[in-house]
Order: sequence, then C-alpha cells, then structure tokens
Amino acid sequence: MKPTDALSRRRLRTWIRLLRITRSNENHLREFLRVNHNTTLPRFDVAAALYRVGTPIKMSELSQMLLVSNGNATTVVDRLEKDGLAAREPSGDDKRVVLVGLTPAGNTWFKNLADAHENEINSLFAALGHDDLSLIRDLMRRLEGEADDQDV
Amino acid sequence: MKPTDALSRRRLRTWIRLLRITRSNENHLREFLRVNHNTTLPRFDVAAALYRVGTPIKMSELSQMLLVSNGNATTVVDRLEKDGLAAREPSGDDKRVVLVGLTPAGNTWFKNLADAHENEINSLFAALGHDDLSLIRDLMRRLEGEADDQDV
DNA sequence: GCTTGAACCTTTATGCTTGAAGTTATTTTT
DNA sequence: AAAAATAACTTCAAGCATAAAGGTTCAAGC
Repeated sequence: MKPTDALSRRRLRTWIRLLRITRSNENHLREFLRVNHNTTLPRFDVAAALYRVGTPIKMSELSQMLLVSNGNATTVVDRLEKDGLAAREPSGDDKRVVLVGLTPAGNTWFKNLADAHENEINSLFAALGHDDLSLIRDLMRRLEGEADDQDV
Repeated sequence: MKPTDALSRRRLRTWIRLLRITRSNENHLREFLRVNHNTTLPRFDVAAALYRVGTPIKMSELSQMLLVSNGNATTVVDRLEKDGLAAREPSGDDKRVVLVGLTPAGNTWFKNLADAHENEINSLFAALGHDDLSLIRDLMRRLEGEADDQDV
C-alpha cells in the first residue's frame, strides 16, 4: 500500500468533499426543521425510522438503523416519548427487550413533516436527474460493499 | 413542484444513502482515532484545517471552514490549546480578531496522524478508482452549485 | 467626537453523542 | 441446578454542538 500516491490523495480529497456536502445539507435541514417545524434532526431521524418500519421495533434495532449508540437512542426516544410522539412497550417474548413505536399523534405529526422534508431534499438535489442518481447509487453500493468486506 | 413524484422520491433515497455512508465512515474514523491515536474526530478536523492553511487563521474562518458554529470552534480550540497542540494569538490589525494556529508540537503530532488517517480513507475507498473519483467530483460540484444558488 | 450599527469572539443554556459502567434477563456451560 | 457468560437496555460522565445573549472593538454617519 502506498498511502501518499496520487490515487490515495484523490480518495482523501473525495472523502473531504463528501463530508462537506453532507454536513452542509444537514445544517440546512437542521435549520429548516428548527425554524419551520420547531423540532430537531435527531428526533426527525428517529421518527423517520419508526415510521418507515411501521410496527414497533427493538431499541437496539433502532440504534443500528441510525448508526448511533444505544445510549443515544435511549435519550432521543425519551424526549419523543415525553412529547407523546413515541411510546415504549415491553416485548412478550423477552423481558430484556423494549419495543418502541410512534403513537397515533406521532404518526400524524411525522406524516406532515415527511412531505416538507422531502420537498427540501428535492430542492437541494434539484441539479441531479435520474442518470445522476443511478450513478451515485452504483458508486455508493461499491463503497458499502467495501465496508461489508471489512467485517468478514 | 411535485414532491411525491418518482424523481423526488429517488432524490430522497439518494440523500438517505449518502448520509448513511458518510456516518458509517465517520464512525469508523472516530473509532480509529480513539483506539489507535487516543484523540477525537473534532480535534482532528480542527487540526487538519489549521495544518492545511499553514499560518494562523481567524476563529471565524475556522468555523466557516468546518461548517460549525463559532461557539463550537471556541471549545474545541480550548481543548487543543490546553493540550499544547494549538495556540491563540491576537491580531495586530484588529483587536476583536483572535488568530489560532498549531504549535510546533501540534504540527508534529498532526503530521503523524495525517498519514495514518489517509491510509484509513484509502482503504475505505479502495473500491473506487480514478474514473469513479472523477464522477463523484463532478456530481458533487453540481450539488455545491445548487447550494450556492440558494444564497443568491 | 458621539452615536449607531456591525463584526468578532466568548459565554450560557440546552440538547445531542459517545464509551463505559451498571442492572436485569436470558442462554450456555459445567 | 448453579455458575458463568452473553445480551438488552439504561445510566453516567465527559465531550461535542447549536442558538442566543453578552462583551468588546471597529466603522460610518452625522
């Protein structure tokens, strides 16, 4: 492995660029959620995961989906629960397991939010058409494949 | 604008995928810095910015480069300064301005770190060659262009 | 030269995030 | 069946991050 060769350098610059764009978009969305909907990105992310699955899931599944620590999932769910948007329930099978899902109020709240969120993304990504998106999908798959290989 | 059409949906899915990969890589790097070098991602990011510029820069320039708030830059620089890796100095021209740069110790420390970091990125991005990187660069430029347009 | 406004940085309050320790429940081993 | 190991979740301490408020310095216009 030659870490200082041209290819390695380009990979590094690409990563930095990827990081900047992602962070920039995240900042935009954070501001959007705060100003227009009086909520935060972490809460949105948790709600999106719960909404997407549709039925209550384990706390550990939630943190794996979002790539955050267990302790983090606990505190964000705590806040959603305090606002009546999410609810915990015990799992019949295993008394260690805690299932979490959106309440009816949480569902209504999120559905409204999701449309506005998609609109924002749509405008942020307005420069990209179908072909571009296909390209990105393929590139990302290759990257993910690498990540998986490292676990083997 | 039709937020629920197929193109909008694909843009949303692409964003989610981009976010997941970025977060996954960040988690990998965070772990790498913690285990192998006993430091954190925010400190690395600040040091990288300072190292890259080479001469002391304003606190506000630093936070703009990293896309973080001013308050955040303050606290991370505080920590680097306490460890002797960064140093603040007043700007002769304008007494409001605080310049920050790496100390000699900070420079030595970061130079060593940077190589190891580039190695990690290089292996995370091993699946991508020159053509792929060019593609990503073009796609990212288009996205950045959009972001700029919104400020106008 | 005084005031008004803007720019730069820090401080504060709150919330997010992690890694590690702690608690309870389940599974495996002996 | 007892003990040890593992697993799920929460709690804790520390660090990271934001937005808003505060303090200081500079610049512009009267």
